[in-house]
Amino acid sequence: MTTPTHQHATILEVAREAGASKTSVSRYFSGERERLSPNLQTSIAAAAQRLGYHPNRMASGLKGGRSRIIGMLVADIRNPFSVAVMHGVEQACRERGLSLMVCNTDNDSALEREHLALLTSYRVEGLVMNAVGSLDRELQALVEQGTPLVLLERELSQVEAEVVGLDNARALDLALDHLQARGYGELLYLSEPPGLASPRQARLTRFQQGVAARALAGEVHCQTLGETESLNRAIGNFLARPGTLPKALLCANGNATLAATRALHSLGARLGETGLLGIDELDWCELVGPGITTLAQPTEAIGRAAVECLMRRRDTGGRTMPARRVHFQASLIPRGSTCR
Amino acid sequence: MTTPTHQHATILEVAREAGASKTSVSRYFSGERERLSPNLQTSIAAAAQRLGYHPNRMASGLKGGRSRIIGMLVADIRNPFSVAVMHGVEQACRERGLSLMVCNTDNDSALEREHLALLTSYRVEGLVMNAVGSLDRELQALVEQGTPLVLLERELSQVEAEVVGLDNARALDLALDHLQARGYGELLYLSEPPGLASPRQARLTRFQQGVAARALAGEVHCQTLGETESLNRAIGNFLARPGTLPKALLCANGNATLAATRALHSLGARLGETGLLGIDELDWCELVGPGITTLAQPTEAIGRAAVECLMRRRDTGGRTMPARRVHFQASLIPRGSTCR
DNA sequence: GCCTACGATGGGAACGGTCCCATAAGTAGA
DNA sequence: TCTACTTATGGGACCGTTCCCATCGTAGGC
Repeated sequence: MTTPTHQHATILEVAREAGASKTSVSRYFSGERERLSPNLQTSIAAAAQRLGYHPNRMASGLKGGRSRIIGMLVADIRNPFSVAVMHGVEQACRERGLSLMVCNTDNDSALEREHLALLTSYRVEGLVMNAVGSLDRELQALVEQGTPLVLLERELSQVEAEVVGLDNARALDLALDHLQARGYGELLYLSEPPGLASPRQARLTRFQQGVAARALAGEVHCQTLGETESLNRAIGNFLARPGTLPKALLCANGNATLAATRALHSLGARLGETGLLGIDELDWCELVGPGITTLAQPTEAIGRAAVECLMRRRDTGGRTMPARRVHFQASLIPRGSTCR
Repeated sequence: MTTPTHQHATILEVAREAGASKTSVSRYFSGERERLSPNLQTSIAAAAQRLGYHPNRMASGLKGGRSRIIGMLVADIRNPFSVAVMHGVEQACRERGLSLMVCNTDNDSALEREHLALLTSYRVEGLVMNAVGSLDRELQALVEQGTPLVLLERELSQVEAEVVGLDNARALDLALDHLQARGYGELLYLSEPPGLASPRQARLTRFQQGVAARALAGEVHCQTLGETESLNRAIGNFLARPGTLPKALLCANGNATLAATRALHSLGARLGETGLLGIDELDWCELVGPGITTLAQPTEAIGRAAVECLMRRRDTGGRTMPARRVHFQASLIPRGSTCR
């Protein structure tokens, strides 16, 4: 019945309404307000108010070459850790007047490629991602075009970009020291398959080194976490094996902790008697049984740091800086699951 | 050292490289590929490949008036329920070749206004939101401008838009029937302050009606969930009160369930003996004590439905359709927390 | 064999901003 | 009083697309 009453007002209409030039209106809305006389300012403000004017970001992004958008490629949006980091990224963006465009790749490499192309097509001014697949070529092209890139956690050998993430070696040392101090002597490290994801690789490696250095017995079990039965079997075998020392599970991330807790639950194991320590703090860790000991990551800070890197790189103009790694320290939250 | 090798290629450069006109290249990239002769198609494809061309969405959004972006305003990005819905929205968008721009309002009404203006300035082709504050005026303006709007859960009386969400009345009936069948006779309903959020209001009202209809004893406690001590006190009082019938807590959403579980945990209450039923299913509900009984919402479906409404409304051109409400049914997942 | 129609292609004017440059008026210095 | 410089404002080209409107063959109908 009713058609849209009026379209969006343009800068020209505001200019006419205010009796000013479009240049002045443009200035008013792009942070050069103080260059205008007070009179002009008020009449522009009034005109814009009357017409319900909102600057068209598509247009300004086009001419100015600045979209004011930061892109973020998240491997798994349903992982609370990712969401927490994203929250930090978002806040940092907001403080700088940037918008965030988030794409979820669902750990799918094809989807990742697709979404990367999408973000590129919006000419994002920076990209934060935790890489899934092997997009080295595309990413390198992006970097060479001058788009700042920050990798969360997972690094890609081929691409020149900053990496922001946990100090995995120290984190694993912390975990192993704690388990050893609590008297656990046989450890099972549980992780998703490391594949190309470098933090998984880094943690795994350090686990193996650390176990050897401390003269502990350490095993590793990697699998896709969806397959419940095979996980139950693996953990069951580990627990059933004759051994003199107390046993503990060490989980490489939040998903692994969830899967391990479920498995222990269904096997009827008692937390504490069987040790459990997870990397990533989750809402519910304090609530399950005697509580689950975790290594908390400073998620918010990681997100903010990512944006800071982006901005620094943008301001120094592209590739002038060497790629760096920004490390954050995990903090141990001891609970009953590592207390016999 | 090295400056960006080359900027983004434009349609004109591709055209030159392919020996075609920019119109043809434009057609190639905007779904009119079949209008071009096979020869031209291959040479354009080759040229674009060589130059690493990606269409500039800013420019096409400008001229065509279609940004191909759907905006989403989420009240609390750290709520797993919101994330799950968002995942559904995202998938539905992707299937239709739309991008999603998500803004988190952190339950802050000022931030919500700000982000709404932002999304408007990108000329989003549709908006999905769960409203926090009272943006009725702004939203009404948006709708009149022809932007399709879908509200998640919370409805706004003043604005003509579809609402997608849970059938709250049925959900509460389901919960109350279950609690009654399990023998709980004194109930405490726990919620964040309803304020303007209509689903909170709807659930609360139905709780009160339902309790009366079933001749149960029902109390309501509303508070901001961050304040732990006052929550503990309220729940402690409820449990300490002399009474003949078993007592149970009914939590209005996932956040309330988390807060209640923490409170019960710190009060040393035994789940089951004290009943606990939460709306929203969470990863960890099966793991805490004997498991927490929940009402699961079909999150994915809700998200997809929101996008469907958006598209339907867009295709019928603005306001031609009356505002509707799309209801989804919750499903009960019985666990030990409602078993004495 | 001419006219029409249609399919394939290209030229060029928007779209709504930004930003370079020009202009005009005032102000200070000599 | 004249020049030099600053400040407040406006004109207009341009950003990379889309899309309307040619243009140009060529095939079919008469």
